[in-house]
Amino acid sequence: MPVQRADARRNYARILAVAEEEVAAHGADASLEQIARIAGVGSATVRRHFPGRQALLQAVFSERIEALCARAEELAGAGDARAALLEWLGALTTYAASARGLADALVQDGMATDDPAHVNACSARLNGAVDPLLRNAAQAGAVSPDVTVTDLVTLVTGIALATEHHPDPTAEAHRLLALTVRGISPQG
Amino acid sequence: MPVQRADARRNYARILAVAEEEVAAHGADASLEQIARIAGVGSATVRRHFPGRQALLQAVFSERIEALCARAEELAGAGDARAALLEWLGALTTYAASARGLADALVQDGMATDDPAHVNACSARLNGAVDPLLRNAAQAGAVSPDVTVTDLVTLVTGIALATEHHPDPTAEAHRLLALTVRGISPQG
DNA sequence: GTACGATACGGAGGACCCCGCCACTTAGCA
DNA sequence: TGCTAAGTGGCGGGGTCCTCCGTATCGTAC
Repeated sequence: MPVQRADARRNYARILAVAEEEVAAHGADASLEQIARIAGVGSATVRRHFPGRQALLQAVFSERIEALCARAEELAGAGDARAALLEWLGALTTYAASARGLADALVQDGMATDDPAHVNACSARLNGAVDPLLRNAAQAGAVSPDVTVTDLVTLVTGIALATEHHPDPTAEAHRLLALTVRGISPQG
Repeated sequence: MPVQRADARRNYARILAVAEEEVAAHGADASLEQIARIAGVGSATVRRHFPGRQALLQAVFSERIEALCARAEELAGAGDARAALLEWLGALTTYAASARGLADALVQDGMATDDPAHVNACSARLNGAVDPLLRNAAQAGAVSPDVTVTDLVTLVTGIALATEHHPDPTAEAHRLLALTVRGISPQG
């Protein structure tokens, strides 16, 4: 396969741009037909570039994921390992709660599976970037060593999903994150 | 409005029975048409008895909810307030993780909203039954006083949603519940 | 500059779903 | 036994997802 044809690349970009707006407006279950209509392409073309809604969401949110990875790498060098981790978790929560659909995208995506073969690029990228941050925190004794990046992402994702219908999802999500960080009932 | 007619009650029961199986098999987004077909009634009849998927899910899970309420009341008299609360949370997690769709039913349902007018019978019932348990635990100093039943249900619900696609959802959900109970990073 | 082959496109059509409408059946009372 | 209103179910409309296939277009080789 040489390269993509020029018109194909153009359409890809158009679809992606429209998809971003649509997903932002209507969440993860935005209509693919609608996206095709707005982008001025046939519905088959959307499907050709993004086989399944999953692939589309992944593409839409890859930038945000990238931003989160960058933030993680930036924070990995910070002095206070615990504070750094918490700050990153806060950032993740903000993203997951505000960007309707990001949480779904992460969940359905092997984020919650152990099977390494099914972990897609998105999750793998996150894991790689955040792991140092987490290890630092573990070494500092701030978190248990058996906590994984996937655990954290799954928890935040769950919080985002469960607060989606709240009047103020972001605030509520952060409240529950704080509760999760300090523990419902720590002693024991 | 005297009472329901006998045939109507029969159909109600049939539909509910079928719905339980279908939801168990296909999750919260089981097809209402399919349920109607299996139950041998028209799709309009399903919608007449249960206006919207929400109502159906609520009815389907009301028994489970009731069981959870009973368990809560039973545990409220137990000696160790903290252990009682944790046990109940475990039971809730098991239900939410195993019964595909229960989590969705709870979430979409005002469980995550503050508006008291929109809190339906299901959530209200849970709140009422579990609150004593939580107060006991709070008085024993096991949980912060500002934690609400809704908070707990929302967290567990979120965990269930986020682990839905895991190979072993129940086990994973309990793992993450344990993590949430003791806190990701308690000190600080 | 043209002609050709692979690549990409988009519309048509099938399957499914949710929803509202309305003529018809039937249960329950008098 | 007959009447009436509650209850039913099928039909059509609008929507989505998905696949297939004839066709337009790009990129290239000549």
